[in-house]
Amino acid sequence: METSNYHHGDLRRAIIDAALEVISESGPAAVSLRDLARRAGVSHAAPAHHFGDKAGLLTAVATQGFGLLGDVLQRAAGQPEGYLAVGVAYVGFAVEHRAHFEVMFRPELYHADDPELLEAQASTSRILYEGAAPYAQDGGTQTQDAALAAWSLVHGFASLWLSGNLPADLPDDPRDAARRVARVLFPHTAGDIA
Amino acid sequence: METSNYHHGDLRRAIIDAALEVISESGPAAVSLRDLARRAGVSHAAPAHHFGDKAGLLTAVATQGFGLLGDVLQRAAGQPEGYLAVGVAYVGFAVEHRAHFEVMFRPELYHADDPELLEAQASTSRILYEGAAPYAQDGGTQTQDAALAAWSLVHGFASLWLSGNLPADLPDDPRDAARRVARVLFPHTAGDIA
DNA sequence: TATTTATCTTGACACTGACTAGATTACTCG
DNA sequence: CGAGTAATCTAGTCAGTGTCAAGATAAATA
Repeated sequence: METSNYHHGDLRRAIIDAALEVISESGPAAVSLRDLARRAGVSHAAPAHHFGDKAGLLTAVATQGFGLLGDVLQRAAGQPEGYLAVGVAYVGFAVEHRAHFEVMFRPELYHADDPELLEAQASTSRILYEGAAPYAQDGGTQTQDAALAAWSLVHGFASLWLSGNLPADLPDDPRDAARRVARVLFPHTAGDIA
Repeated sequence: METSNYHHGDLRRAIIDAALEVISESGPAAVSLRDLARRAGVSHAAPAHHFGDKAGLLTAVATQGFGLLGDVLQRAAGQPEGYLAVGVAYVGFAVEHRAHFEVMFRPELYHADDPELLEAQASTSRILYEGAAPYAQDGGTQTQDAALAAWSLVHGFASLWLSGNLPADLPDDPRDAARRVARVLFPHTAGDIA
């Protein structure tokens, strides 16, 4: 840290962390490779060596994000509340890892065909789909429709929350607000299924 | 059009239209005032005179978008399908006016405190809220929760559709896909209420 | 017609992402 | 241990960007 300045040691991680900080404060559009380099105390072209590209950096952010989201959802799936907990966790992730979330669903910002990213993406959406199965039989709705409805609902709620378009008289904790709204979709959910 | 080059005549509209074209193809991040000026056959600083700012241009786009969305939803609210039609129309708007939609819910891109914009915003969300009232009584859910659930669902579905995160085996027409998914939320909707 | 106003141009500045060539350090393998 | 290779970072450059200031031109007004 205080010895040679040439080899940073952990520049890749440092750049990603700095990027997350910038995105949290000002959105993905405010990310500048040169600024991140400055924050890490390296030359302006150093980040490009690790990510190739500005889009490459955001690809790394998105991949990390899908991995994190997968972990969060997996953990929630084992809770007594069942699928409702997954939905609430989805919103919780969006708010707590806002920077990741804001990049993940903006494919024009990164290299959407990156293999690592595709794998992380597929792995997390699998959790969404599998969890919805038990709730689909009643009412005659297809499993896929139920999963899509649930995903759409929590994704939309999270997006609207982050963009500040929701009314101000909601619960302070977005998880509580999300739980109330998600119950409209699955009113018969109290922990008795799954 | 072929006479004097100095006064364009309708530059403001020309710039907005060009911006919408660019956004449709490459997203809001790809918008460059200088490029828009080039497309309109005008000097590089001309757009700034009409919008003050790049954010000012996007403010105009967002305001126009909220106005359009309001019209679309208002029209749908009068249809026999009732609130379901409103939800489907919301998704239809997002797909047909993709450029507007992608700017509208990204407040960091524009001047979110612009009075005109705030008015258009409030006016359209009012339609969303009023339409939900008839569907809230049964099941004991609050009116607000029902409205938020519906809005979240269609907004999330539209966002996921636009970002290409939905499975490939859905109906080609996003309206049909949206209708199927929205029915999960209001299964007892066939045109008999409202 | 004279003057005021809106519109547009020109030129400049600091900033950005990307590319190149080169310097420095770490790693590997004899 | 030491030479050679690879990884990492620097320095310089280029075209392109948003924004600002000052001036030119045309339209509207009175």
